[in-house]
Parts: sequence; C-alpha cells; structure tokens
Amino acid sequence: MALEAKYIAKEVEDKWYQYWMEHRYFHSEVDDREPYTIVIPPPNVTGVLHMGHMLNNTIQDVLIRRARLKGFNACWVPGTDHASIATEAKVVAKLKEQGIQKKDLSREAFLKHAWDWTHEYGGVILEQLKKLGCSCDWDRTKFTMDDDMSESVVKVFVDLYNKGLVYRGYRMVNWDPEAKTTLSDEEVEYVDKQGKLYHITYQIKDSEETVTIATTRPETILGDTAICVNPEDERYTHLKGKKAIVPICNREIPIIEDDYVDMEFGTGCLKITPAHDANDKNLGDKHNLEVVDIFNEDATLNSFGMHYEGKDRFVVRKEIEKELEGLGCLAKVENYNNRVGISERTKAVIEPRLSDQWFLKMEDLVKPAITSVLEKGDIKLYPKKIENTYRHWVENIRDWNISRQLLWGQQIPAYYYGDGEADFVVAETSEKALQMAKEKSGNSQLTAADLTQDADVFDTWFSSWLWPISVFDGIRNPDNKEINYYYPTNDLVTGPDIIFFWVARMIFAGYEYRNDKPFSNVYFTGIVRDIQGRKMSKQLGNSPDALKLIEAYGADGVRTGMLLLSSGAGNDLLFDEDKCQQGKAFSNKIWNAFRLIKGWEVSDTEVQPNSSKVALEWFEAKFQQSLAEIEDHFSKYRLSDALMTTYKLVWDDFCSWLLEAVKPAYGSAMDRNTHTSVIAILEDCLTILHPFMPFVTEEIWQQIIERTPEEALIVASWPVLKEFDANLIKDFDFATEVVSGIRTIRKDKNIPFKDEISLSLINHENASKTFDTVIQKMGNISEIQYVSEKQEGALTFRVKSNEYFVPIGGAIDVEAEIAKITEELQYTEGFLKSVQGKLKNERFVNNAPEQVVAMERQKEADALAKIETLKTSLASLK
RNA sequence: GGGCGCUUAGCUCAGUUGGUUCAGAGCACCUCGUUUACACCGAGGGGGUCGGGGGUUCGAAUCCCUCAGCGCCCACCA
Repeated sequence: MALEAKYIAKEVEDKWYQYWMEHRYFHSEVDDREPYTIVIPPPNVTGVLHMGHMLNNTIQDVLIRRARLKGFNACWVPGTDHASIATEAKVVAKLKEQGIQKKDLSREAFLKHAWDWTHEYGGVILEQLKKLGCSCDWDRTKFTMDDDMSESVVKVFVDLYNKGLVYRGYRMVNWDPEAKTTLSDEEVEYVDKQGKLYHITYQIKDSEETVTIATTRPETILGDTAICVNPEDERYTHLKGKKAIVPICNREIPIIEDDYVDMEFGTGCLKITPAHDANDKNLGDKHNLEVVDIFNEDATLNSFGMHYEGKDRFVVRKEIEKELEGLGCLAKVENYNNRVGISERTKAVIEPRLSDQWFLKMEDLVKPAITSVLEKGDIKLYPKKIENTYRHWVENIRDWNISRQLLWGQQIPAYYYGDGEADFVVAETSEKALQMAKEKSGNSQLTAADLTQDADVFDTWFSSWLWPISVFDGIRNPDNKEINYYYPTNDLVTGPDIIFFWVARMIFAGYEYRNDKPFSNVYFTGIVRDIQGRKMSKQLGNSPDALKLIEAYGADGVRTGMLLLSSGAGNDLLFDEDKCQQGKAFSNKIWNAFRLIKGWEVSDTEVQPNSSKVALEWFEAKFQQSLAEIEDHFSKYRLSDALMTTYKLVWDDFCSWLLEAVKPAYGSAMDRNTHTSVIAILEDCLTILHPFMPFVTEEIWQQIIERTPEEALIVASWPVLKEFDANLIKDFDFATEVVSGIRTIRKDKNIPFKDEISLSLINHENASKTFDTVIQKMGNISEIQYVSEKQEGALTFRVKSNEYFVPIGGAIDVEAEIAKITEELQYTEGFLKSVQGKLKNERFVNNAPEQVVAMERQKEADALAKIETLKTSLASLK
C-alpha cells in the first residue's frame, strides 16, 4: 500500500463523520457513567455559518470530545432558535420581493410563509456544523418553536403570572417603527450621532414675555404639555404659575418646576413631552400632565401633527425648523452630539412610546443569580473580569418587557373577554381560558367566540432562557430521568454580546425552575475580527466563507488554525488564513510521521539498540510532563495553550527527537520492542490530539494497526497521568544541546552528516551519560571518549561547564576560536559579577528566601567552573 | 458622566502569590541545507530600555501613585 506524501483532508473527513454517525458515537443515553453536558447556543434558524460560529463550536467540540475520551457520558445538544424579530424581518423582506405586504396577510398565512422558510433553510447551519466535525447528538436536535418547547414557554408564563411576577402595564417602551414592535432595553444599541440643538421661543400667555427652551427634537413640540424649570433658577422665578403657548399648535401649557432640570444645560428650560420621552413621562406622572401622542406606529405624525399628519418624523423635523424660523420662534440652532438608540435588528431609530405591554418583575428572580455567581462562585465565568459586567447588570436590573408586536413566536396565552382593564385571563389552553373567564366574569354564557387571544408574541429570549431545561423536557416534566441526569450542564460556550440577553437569564430560569444552576462554567469567546482588527461584515466583504476554508485546509486545519491564533477566553481574535495553513501543515506533519512508522520493517531477531531504549524512556517522561501541562491548561479553559503544548510535544519531541532517535539505519529493520512502544506512543499522541483534530487522528489511528469495526479513536481512552522522572528530561535536554553543538561544528566546517566523527569530553564528572547513545546516533558520532586533558588542534564547544572536542584534521581558525571563547568568557564574567554582587549584599542574603539564595550560589559555582574551562581553553590555544 | 480592562519582539499573545538560565512562545523575517516520513521539511540566527514618569523593596514586566493612548460595558441630561 503506497501512502500519499501529502495528507488530503477532503478524502477522509466525510468518511469518518459518516462512520461516527453510523456507530452512534455522538449519541448519549442516560446510564451509570458521570454525564458531561453542553447545550449549544442555538444559532438563528435562518443563519449561515460564520467565523463566530466556527470558533464557538470548535471550542465546544474540543471540550465534548475530550470529555468523551475521558470516559464521561458526553452529551452535546444541538438546535436552532426561531429568533422572532430577526427571522420575521427576513420573511417580510422576502415577501416584499414577491410583492406581498405583511399587513395584507392573516396571521395564519404569514406563519405558513415563516414555517416554509424555516423548513427550507433551518437545517443549513446544522449541516455546516457537521462539516466542521461537531460531534453533537443530532437525535436530540431541538428548535425553540417545537411543540414541546412552546408548551414549556407557555407553561412558564402562566406560572410566573400566577406567582404575580408577570404584569401588564401601560409604560414607556422602546418602539421600533420599522418592525413596528417594542424591544427590550437590551435590544437597543446606542450610537453617537451628529445632531442639532434647537432653541425655540414660546410666548407667555397674556404677556409680551417669551421663554426659550432647547431641544434636539423640534417635531415633538406638538406633543408638549408643559415647560419645566428648576425651582432654584432665579432667571425664571417670575414665570411661576404662568402658561406658555406652544408655537404652531398654539396649545396653552403650564410652566412647572422640578429640580430634575439642569440649570446649566441649554437655556435651563425643558419642554415636557410625556408621550415621547421616558424622563418626560416621569415628570408628567409626577405633575399630572396631559399626555399627547403625536406619532403613528410607523413614526409618522398622526392628527396631532396637524398639517404634518402622515409625514415621517425626520421629514417633519426639517420642515418644522423652517416653519418655526418663519414664525420667528427659532432663536438659534447649534451643532450637538448626542446618543441615539437604534434597533439592534432593523437599525431604525428607537421611538420611546407609551403602550400596553407585558412585563416580568426581575427583583426576586435575580436574587439567587447574584448569590450563586458572585458570592458562592457556583458558576464560574471565563474570563473572570466579565463578572464585573454581570454584577453591574444584575444589580441594576429592570423589569423585562417580554411582549412583541410580531407574529413569529409563541403567542401570549392571555385571553380577553371584555373591554375592562382586568377583563382577561391567563391560561395554558383556550379551553381552560374559557372556563376561567366564565368564573372570573360570572358570566356562564361566554363562548369561545367571546374570547380574544392577545395578538402579541413573546420576546425570543423568553423561550431561549429555558433552553438548558426545556431541551430535556424539564419544564413540562420536572422529574423525568433525563433532566435529573443531564442537568445542570457543565460548560456553556458563547459570545459576550449575549451575556444579558441569554446567559444571565438562563441563570434566573435555572434557579426558578430547577432550583439549581444551568451550567457550571461559562466560556466567553471574543469577537472574530479580520487581520486589520475590523469586525467581520457583509459590507466590507472581509468575512471568509467557512465552507471554502474547510475545503481548502480541512476541518482539522481550520479548527487548529482558529485555536492557534485564539488568545484565550474573552479576547478578540484577528482571523488570519495563514494560521489555517499552519493547521494544515500540522495535519500533514502527523500524516508523515505515520507514513514513516508504517514503512518500518520489523524483525524479531533485531536487538533493541540502547539509543532506542533510553529515548523511549525519555519520551514517556516528556509525554507525562506535557500531559500534566495540558490538563492544567484545560482546567483553566486555556484551550489555545493546551493545543500549543500538544503541538510542540508532537512536532518537536515526538517527530524531531523520538522518531529520529529510534529510526533504524538505512536498510535495517526495527526490533519488535521498539516498534510496539512507538505504536503505543503514537496512539497516545493521537488521542490527546483528537479533540483538536478529530479527522486526521481517526484516519491514522484506524490505519496504524488492524482494528475491529467497533473500535474507534473517538471513543478510545484518554491517557492516565503518571509520575515521571524529571531528571530524564533534564539529562535529555543536556544531550540535545550537545547534539546542537555537533551540528554547529559540522555546519561551520562543512562536514556532511554521513561522515562519522568522534567526540571527546573533559570535565565529564558533571555530565550525564544516560543519553550518550542518543547523542552518538543523532550526531553520527563513532564514539564518545572521556579524557582528562585538552586535545591539541580540536574544535571545541561547551555545554554548561563541560567542554567537548571534535578532533579533526585540517586548518582550525585559531583567531576565530579565540575570539569566540573570549566573548563567552567576558559574558560569563559579567554574569558572575552580578551574581556575586547580589551575594555580597547582606540585605539580599538576609531577606531573600533560602531557596533563592541557594540558587544564586549555584549560579556562582557554575559560572566559576565555566570560567575555569574557558580560561584553560584559551591558554591552550595561545 | 460612571465602571471595567488593556498597553511586553514586526504581528498575535504567555509571563500564575514580586526572586530559579542577563525577558518567553507561535507566526513573520534572515542565513544555510536536494540527510532515503514530510520543502505543508530540517538546522541555525537577528529582534524587546516589558507605553512615559515617580515611588515601595535587598530585588518589579509583576505592587502603589501619576500621565498618555486604546478598547469594552453601563447611564434619563433635554
């Protein structure tokens, strides 16, 4: 069988993914083992795989595969989110292209379109995750609008309502005039906008006097119902109790006083528009002001807008400026920077608007989430600094507006039977609602036709906050064996942008509905940016096509590429395709190591050389040392460090040193013992690499020796940590330095590797001889002699205080040798001086820990010995 | 306006409670190399006054103060 010199990922990846699926290695069932659970952050059902998903899901797959290898019952639950507003916006846009307006469709007709869309595109992103190698339990795939999921959402709402935590209120909310729905506070983004501050003059009633206010929104003067000044402001005391006349509409409004007004800002006079500003609403409530709503739901003006009726707010802003100017009411206009809230989804400028909405009281729900995370540390957040952000939010939380004026989502199970404010019931089904309505109204004649269900749907996060519970049906059946087994889950991997939307709220739901945390650790990834640090965006065209990357570098290459450049939890990473190239090269390196081993002839008569024996002993120690480091990195969620340690172990220690040290001479066979050991070592290396590079490792693992059809690396065993002899590693490091010295001499003197040379050593008392056979093999040294005297006319190099000679005929550049040694001598003497300086300092000797002082003394002794060696060499050369 | 974080080699970052090899890694860069697994390779090499200044200490990239630059989150100043 001839093996290709290059590893071709695309020829093996699909094969193994299919193999894993067929053998159901991803599938988890409740059993006696300890569970290890991850629930996927469900991507938007209409989404396609982007670099953020790639990073996120690679990390989850690394964690789940490692857990599986460690013998846990690993369960990774995949799924998608209906993403209410985002999906609805896409469906609306698609219908518009077909000439269909949303408003012309019935609820049922629109939902059919949305479901069609979902069925057509909903699985795309999950298929893409398979290409990446994600080992999700696909039998458990959930969608936030599956029937059972929706039932759970409704059940929770009813329960919260019955507990008195849900209320309906006429409140100032964030209104998206584009999507024509409210948004939660978290769905509003703030951007700096260059705007203007308009100074507008109002006439005082029955007086020649005027008062000038400052506003950024002149179009809202038509909704003004008061002017407010600070009671301390002496400039305006004379206006107390008077009335002002709003220009254009000529409405008379009171001049009121409140210390809320900042005397320093603008003119010190504030116009009050309770219908269109949250602060004004507060003042309006306090002072019993009239509320005049001048906008329609699409932010055009209504009849209160008079001749502006039907025009957009921003059009009106320009036009009203002109009209006010014409009326002589515009005192001045200045440039002004202010922050404007925009919709996270539609980017429309948010209009504060008063309307009836459903709210969830957060005060009690948040309590266990504060103590468990911030006080008891039951849930650990990585990076830790994100706890500050979390703390600030949970401690200042406000009630959650959970209703949306959309169609795509779970319809709110509130049923109205009359026009009174309290004429409604909340129930899980319409049948139950009718029964309750009859009781509540005292009217037993009510029929289903008399009941109208609330037209709104829930905020999408009101379903996803239940995700870790509802995917195991823990809301409807709180005692089922799955929820009791898999919950709480172990790790959550997600972006910091949804810490409030989702992560914090899952914690609230966890304690409310399971009385337990939803997960133990949260790993927040950073944002994937391009090489220039810009966010990935469609406009910039800087977002690479995920599938093309996998095609070009292999899933393993892309996965390791992402992680190789990943800088740990919470830090952004700059995506660089070169790193995928590095990942691909690594796949190829491992492939070729396999090819080398596979090509060896094995003979039972061959005797195991000492160099092989000691090299294997060394590698076992080295492997253990690296494994301990890897475990430590994983325990701290430092995945890129864990990968880097693995990378160096495999590339440098395994390939460059071990395989070279045991490699049989040209034309010879390898002894059976060495071969068996190398195979076992390769298997261990493949195992610890497997979470990072599942495909290439499975391919090699399956090929290196005969396997039964049931065997697979994906379900092999993670190596066990053992004690190791650190001295072996230290001595080997020493040996590698000797080899390095030999290589330098060969290079300087143009001695090809195939020419055998001999090596002598004086002062050998300090030198370990354990790896002499390895030095001989790696340096092609005929023999190592231990001598007591400096040899004339030999090339030298030093490792620590040992001096090595390579006797060689021909000219030696004495001058150059002297210069080299002199330089080394000067450096060592300088070093010695600084060490001795420390040791002479009484305060250092008295204050520093004993160990540190002993270390310095050792350094002094080493330096002295080395200086001695160097001086001897120098003398002999002269 | 408040809070948090960052600033170490050309780039991306490590550097754990101040003290083991005159500050480390990977990449990039330079030199050399057709050694029979791999040029997606191998062997070497250069490169940092640890953002500036001050302080504490026997000793600071590491602790404190201060200045400068960058980033993130939160907030109702029209």
